[in-house]
Amino acid sequence: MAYWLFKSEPNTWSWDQQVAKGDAGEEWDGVRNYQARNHMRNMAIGEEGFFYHSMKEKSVVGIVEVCALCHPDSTTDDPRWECVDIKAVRQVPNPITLAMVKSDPRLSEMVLVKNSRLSVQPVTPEEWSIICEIGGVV
DNA sequence: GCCAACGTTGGC
DNA sequence: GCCAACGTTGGC
Repeated sequence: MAYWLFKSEPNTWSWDQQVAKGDAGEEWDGVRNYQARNHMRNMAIGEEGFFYHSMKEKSVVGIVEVCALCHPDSTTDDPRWECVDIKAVRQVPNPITLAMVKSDPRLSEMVLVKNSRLSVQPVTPEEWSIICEIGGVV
């Protein structure tokens, strides 16, 4: 079971909007980056990911679950771009800020730190449990 | 608002 | 196939 991180600019697509979609979920469309797309191709139904707000907030605010496998991105005719669907699972009680991630030496190897521009990232099981712990996720 | 880092594009 | 130019992202 792999873990992931989905990054979004809240002005474009926010956690609240994701929650409003409920269990039906929503396409994680608009990704135009091969690395990010390849990560989505590797996702399985039921795998979990963090939902990260970039720009002003810079925090992990929620947890999502993959609810549809990789399929063509409906927002483009370009066959290169595909995406999964994700649904909100739960809010993180105490959002984990980027500053908190950077200040924890155990998280210094996170893709979020190393390659902040990648919009869909893998998260290791160790990183997952550390962030859940800091965030108050039981 | 600025700028560094990165990915993509296109000319050669 | 290389590399310079450009556009975009996102932290500060």
